Amino acid sequence: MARVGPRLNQSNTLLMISSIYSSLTKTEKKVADYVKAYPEETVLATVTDLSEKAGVGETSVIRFCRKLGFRGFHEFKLSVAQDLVDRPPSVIDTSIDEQDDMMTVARKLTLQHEILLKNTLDLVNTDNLKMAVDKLLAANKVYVYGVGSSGITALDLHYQLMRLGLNVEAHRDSHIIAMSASLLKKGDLVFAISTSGSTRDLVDPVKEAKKNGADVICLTGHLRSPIATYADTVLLVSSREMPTEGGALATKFMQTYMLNILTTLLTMKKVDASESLEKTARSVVDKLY
Amino acid sequence: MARVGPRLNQSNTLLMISSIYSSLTKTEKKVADYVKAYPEETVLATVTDLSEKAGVGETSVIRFCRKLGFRGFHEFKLSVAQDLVDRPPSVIDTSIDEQDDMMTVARKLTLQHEILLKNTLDLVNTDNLKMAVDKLLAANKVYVYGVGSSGITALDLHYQLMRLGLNVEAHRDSHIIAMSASLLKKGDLVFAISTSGSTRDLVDPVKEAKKNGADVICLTGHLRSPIATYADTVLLVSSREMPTEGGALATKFMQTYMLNILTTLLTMKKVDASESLEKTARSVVDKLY
DNA sequence: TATAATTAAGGAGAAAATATTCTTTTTGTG
DNA sequence: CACAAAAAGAATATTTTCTCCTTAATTATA
Repeated sequence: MARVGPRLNQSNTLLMISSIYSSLTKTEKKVADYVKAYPEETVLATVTDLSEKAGVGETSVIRFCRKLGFRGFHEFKLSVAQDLVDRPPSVIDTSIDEQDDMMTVARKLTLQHEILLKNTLDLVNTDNLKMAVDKLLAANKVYVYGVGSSGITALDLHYQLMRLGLNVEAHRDSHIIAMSASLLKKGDLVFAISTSGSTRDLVDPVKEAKKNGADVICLTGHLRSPIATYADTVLLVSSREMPTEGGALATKFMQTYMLNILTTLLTMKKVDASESLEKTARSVVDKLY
Repeated sequence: MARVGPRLNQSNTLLMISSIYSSLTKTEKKVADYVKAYPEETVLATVTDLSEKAGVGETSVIRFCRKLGFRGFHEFKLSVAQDLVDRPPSVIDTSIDEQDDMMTVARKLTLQHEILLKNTLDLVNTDNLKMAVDKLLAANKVYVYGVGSSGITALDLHYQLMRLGLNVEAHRDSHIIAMSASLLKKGDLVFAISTSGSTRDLVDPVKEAKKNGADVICLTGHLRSPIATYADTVLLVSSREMPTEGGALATKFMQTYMLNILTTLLTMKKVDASESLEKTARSVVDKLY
């Protein structure tokens, strides 16, 4: 599995905990809960302290740290300590009320969206992003896969990459994805999009793709999901949902944002990008009034 | 002994070392020199490591930490780790440079996105938003139309509305859109998405739809475009592009944001919305690993 | 439903790291 | 040069982390 774990002094550990939360065991979740609730105390605690506070065995604490990608408890604590340096202002009230008028709702939503942007920025891992850009530019052909809501995002990415002049196709039908993956060969690149990271219709083809020698990038909200395990490069978006049920809403938004970053970097790196953009733009001009 | 030393997460340890440097003994200065020269290594070192690197005894390292006011080596390391966090330079300049490294690009893009959010919020017209919500809830059936990039947005909207239990279909093939529009009748609602607002493949069907008695909402970036002229309700997103050519990128992002606002309002207003959301969510659960 | 297989969790003790005590060395002073 | 005082380090004690292994729980399979 690609190393997506934290480097010291880079990504936001507390957020990372959220992103792998669902893949934690019951006991590990207890540890996660304590750490998220009392990060300051955590930094000064010993393994034994923390295990007592969280009501679990010491070993489980260590396992928890390892799962986050740290070598041990010590590195974990250092990283949490770094998180505590100018912490984001504890959110004002962005929770939406039944009685809020439309303008208030719109304002609160805007604030929630802003927070989402910041959170995802914290999760951006430069190494992985760079790897993704390089792979996209180097690939013979890019295959974008996604189903459901992520399938629509796949179309978006297809559209963007095509505009840049890359050789790309996108699929969102699970059967066709399976077939497509079975035909892949070395030099091909799969870009798999799955919020949960656990969608069978995507995980199986990704395995198949790997077996056939293709490279795999995945865009997901869960670091320790099956799909992230098989992928060579993982792009992570904040999976912390918006207060108002809006898991799906937030996800789409974050995916779009992440793809924008990716596309911008590609445009900067690709030599004839602007030429392609111009050509594709011109091609639809006479469809306008 | 009264504790006078630094608390974690407060002062700058490296600077403090300099400030007490003159009061250190010869051996302690060796430690100080090493720490100042290699803070990254220091953070990951053990007492023994550091004592060897600095060429002093272990005890001297401990004494050094105490002199700085820490309770021990451990606290000292935590504090140095916090010093190493590079506070993100608050970017004022959001224009992206060729030479910017990836993290800088990501930060600048985030800022640009934030500005976009604010701009669109300014454009939100409560009356139109309310009208759109009411019409969507009242319509017999909703027809979402869009081509090109906006066609993908149409799929997104379709997905969202379906989740809420509305009677909705989406089309992004210009012929099918034309045919669909020719069959509309009173009680039907067209939701036309077109960034430019001038796309023939959309403008003509919208005219046709109006003629057939259907209601029309449009989502566009241009208030004074043909499509906005024919529509009953106009939802406007900021069409001011991002500095870096990214018209298309910004547009998609803003559309997503606007649809999120719309969907949230719909969820609040529709009586059985949460029930529908639950049902649709459950329907895909067994597709997961 | 029983049984096997796998995964999760914790305890005991080994290994490693930190801290203390005490001895040795160095430095300064009359 | 002797002595005191401070500085530095070695040896050792203590604390903390981590590994290994056992037991419990869960899941899969017959």
